[in-house]
Amino acid sequence: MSEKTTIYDIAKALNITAATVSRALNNNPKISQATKKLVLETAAKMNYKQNKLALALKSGRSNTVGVIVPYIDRNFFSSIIRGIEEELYPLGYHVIICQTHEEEGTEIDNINALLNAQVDGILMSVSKHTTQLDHFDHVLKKGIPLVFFDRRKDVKGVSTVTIDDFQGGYMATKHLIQQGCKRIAHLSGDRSLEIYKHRYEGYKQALEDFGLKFNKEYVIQSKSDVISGHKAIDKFMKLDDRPDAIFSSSDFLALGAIEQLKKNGIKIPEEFCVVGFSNEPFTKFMELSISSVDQSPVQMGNTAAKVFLEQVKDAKVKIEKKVVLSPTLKIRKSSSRS
Amino acid sequence: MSEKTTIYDIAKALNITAATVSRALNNNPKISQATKKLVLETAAKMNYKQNKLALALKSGRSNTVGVIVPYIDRNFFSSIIRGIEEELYPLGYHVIICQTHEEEGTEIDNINALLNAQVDGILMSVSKHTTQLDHFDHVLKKGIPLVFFDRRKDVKGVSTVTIDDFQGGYMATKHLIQQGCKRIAHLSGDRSLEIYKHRYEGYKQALEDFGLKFNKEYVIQSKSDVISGHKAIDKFMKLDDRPDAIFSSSDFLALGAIEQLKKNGIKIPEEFCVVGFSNEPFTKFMELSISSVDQSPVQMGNTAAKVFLEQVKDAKVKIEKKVVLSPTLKIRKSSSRS
DNA sequence: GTTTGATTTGTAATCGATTGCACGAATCTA
DNA sequence: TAGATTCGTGCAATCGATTACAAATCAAAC
Repeated sequence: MSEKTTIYDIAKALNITAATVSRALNNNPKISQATKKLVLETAAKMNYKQNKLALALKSGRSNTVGVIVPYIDRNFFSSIIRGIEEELYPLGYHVIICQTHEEEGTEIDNINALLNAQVDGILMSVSKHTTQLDHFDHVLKKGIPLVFFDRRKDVKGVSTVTIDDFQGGYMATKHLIQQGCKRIAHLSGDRSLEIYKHRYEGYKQALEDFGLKFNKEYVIQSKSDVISGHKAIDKFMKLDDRPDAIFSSSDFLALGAIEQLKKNGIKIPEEFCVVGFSNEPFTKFMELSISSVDQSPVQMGNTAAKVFLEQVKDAKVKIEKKVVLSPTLKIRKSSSRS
Repeated sequence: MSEKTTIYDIAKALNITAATVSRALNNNPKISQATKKLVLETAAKMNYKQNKLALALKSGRSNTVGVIVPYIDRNFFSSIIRGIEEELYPLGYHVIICQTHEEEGTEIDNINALLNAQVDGILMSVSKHTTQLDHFDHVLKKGIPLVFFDRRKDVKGVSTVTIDDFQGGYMATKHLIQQGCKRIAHLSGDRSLEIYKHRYEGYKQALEDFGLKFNKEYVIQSKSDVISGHKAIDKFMKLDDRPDAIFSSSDFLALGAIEQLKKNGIKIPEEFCVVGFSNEPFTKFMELSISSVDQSPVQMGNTAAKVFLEQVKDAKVKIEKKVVLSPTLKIRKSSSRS
């Protein structure tokens, strides 16, 4: 049933050598037109398909890249993967997917598995709980390009594609200020992660630049889910000087905040403005649509793929590229007073 | 720099044969404990990593499966992939992702590319515009398991994992009837696709079972996006006998419908109930949350993976398995009158 | 001291494709 | 027509691992 045709089968059929068949198929100039034509025809007739595994073993290149993300069903990450896939597929690359579930151990496993699978490169978003860096060095030591996207670590020799989280935080905060908000709070994620730290710093900088004073009580660090958004508002409500706006580093926190604000009878955006981060699909579908900072994940995927391609092209020149994409602020109802 | 260690390197270091090394690493009982220990230690010392490519070429099994979906950044599909990945990864399989963009040509390309890559199986959701079936036969002829999930075609030898779309349509419609709705409309996708046809049929059956008469004017077939939802409502508004509920075969259509209903000043769910399909993440985040039929995509992925595993296990027994999962109705505000 | 038998290791083919080198034939030069 | 080129193919090694079969080693038994 599994009638795999190899070049040897073709060779036998034509009473020539596999070497000749191989050369003919690869359009080697040393082969006569006659045999070339013959080989191509017989190959088609016998339904020959090149065995990429054999090729990969011989050439040392598998034409496969590994992509590691925390969860692939998170829109942000699946969009990045889409971007990567679309950039690499036309060049004959395949994309292998791995999930870390935000666990360092799994991340290390994934990397080892991908190395065993002889991938030509690894593109990844570092897990939240990763502290070691040894496994990254293993990759580099084997001469395999490594590209971080979104979540990065400082590792020499690794190219990164990130968005300017500082700018994102700054833009969002500035926008809130321009809407007339005076007491702008910030819901932050774990700031041991660079992305959250930078968003926070952008927020602070905007406050400073526009003469608003920073209030420690206005900053809450929590998980990025709806419930934490509720809790954050509950805390804010207890303050004497309540905030009148939130820049949230997560759309889910923003959503939770909005729900709880409504429960408290607070009118959005009239009395309170909210801006989220990530531009999750749901933010634009809400009746009270949520302003959010878009990270253009597909483009990030494209870029990560391109960076990888540059690295394989000039394998000798070890370039360590740092691409920083600019975020876009999507202004929606939750922060539109005009 | 790329200091790849092979079993030959280990063999040389220990002055033995690669065959012995191989056996030792595979814990072959014919190897003495002494050499086993020696080999394992040296392997660890030399940082040996098995080359899966060589293994794959030799064994004919790549421990890789291909997954083909229309778009990976659609929540439904990325969730399925998550389910597949999580089931197969612990068994040492890798998942290669391909997107068809709903185009038949791309689908064929993908399949060929995956066959060339010597995948051990292909799990896929058929593209909307696929009419030919030849490329599926190619896969089967090579003896490679093929599993359809969600979108299927009638191909002998292919196992399928689907949800009971009929039941989904039936449940949703029945629920609307029980909420007291009398004139239930249906927004449908292209019914040349089985899934939409079955949802439609479930809808009709429920009407019949509960003594409501089917009204052709209440059924609109369109694309699955928000705008089409608007248009559908515009049409319904022109009817003398307007519907008082919608079962939509898409959440996006449902959302569009709700938006337009509100624009017409119609109160949901008091005057009009809506149920969507797919349980897209946004449906539960809306302030007016949307009832929807959940397809449990992760479980669908798990199941598809398991079906594949059964097929590889009993390669000789060609079982054509048809698994039909039951959908769940998520009742939310858009249809909760009680 | 040989035979027997078990135990351990080596030899060499194999998976499918590529490629440097060599060889034979055809063509050309003088 | 001998000698030099060119052209087209074949030979055989290689990528890294597995494995049937053969061979070597050693110990115990007679």
